[in-house]
Amino acid sequence: MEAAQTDDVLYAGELEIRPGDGLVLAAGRALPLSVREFGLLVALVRRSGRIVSRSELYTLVWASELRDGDRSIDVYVHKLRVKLETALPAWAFIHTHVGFGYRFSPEASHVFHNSTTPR
Amino acid sequence: MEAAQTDDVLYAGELEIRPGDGLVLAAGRALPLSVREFGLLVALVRRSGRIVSRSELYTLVWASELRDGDRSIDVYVHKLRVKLETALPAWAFIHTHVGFGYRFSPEASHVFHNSTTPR
DNA sequence: AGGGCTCGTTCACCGCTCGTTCACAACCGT
DNA sequence: ACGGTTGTGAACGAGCGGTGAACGAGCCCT
Repeated sequence: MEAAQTDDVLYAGELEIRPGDGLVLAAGRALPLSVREFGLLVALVRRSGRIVSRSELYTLVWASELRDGDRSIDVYVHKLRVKLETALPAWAFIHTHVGFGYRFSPEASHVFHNSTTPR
Repeated sequence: MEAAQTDDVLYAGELEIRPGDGLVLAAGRALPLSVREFGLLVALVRRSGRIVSRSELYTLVWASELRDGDRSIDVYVHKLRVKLETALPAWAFIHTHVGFGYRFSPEASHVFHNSTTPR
């Protein structure tokens, strides 16, 4: 993997990531991630703003060739999204580019549900 | 295709295009394009200012011979125009040259709608 | 050792996007 | 006005990506 990039700290909106420590803070609170989730997040954040192909992500995080038909990346992007969305509902971080890959970029999510008041 | 021209960056007015990443920024914001749309845009921009025939565009983007009666190019030019116009209403990028093909060139569009006030 | 976790992987299902084609309207040059 | 060219909306099938669930391997605890 690539986490061995010493102990810099990455910031992205309300997120703070410490690759060296395997630690993610969301708005100051620790966000528990599994090894794969963490690796994927770091890989994406290190390439913020750019589109990263599944194949590249797999190489970076899984350290091997993406076999075709393998959906691991999709599944883990989903898991990451759920956790990030739970921690920071007002932000969208991981964006899909159909046919290309995923792009990390903190953007305000278009949420204006009053749904929490179902009458 | 030709996108494999490494990681140069193309600029055209408010547009920034990264052929290597499959990414287009319109006034700084990511503009999501399909694979075909993206390929077509890159091909046109790489030939900015010149008229490009449908046949040449097809060869560049679809990597095969344009069969006659095939309207794919027209359809995709339209899709591209819609997306570009939505993102940057003040600019016209793709110009038709009847009988010859299309020409890419960022030009101010003549827009002066007050339409948003339908009374 | 056994039971209850979490984790990573895989599968199945399904909605949605993409690329292609068609039909018709609008437009162009002559 | 005419024939050819281009614009545009819609329909279609194929494939991509989102998502819930099942499964087995490793862990920790007692």
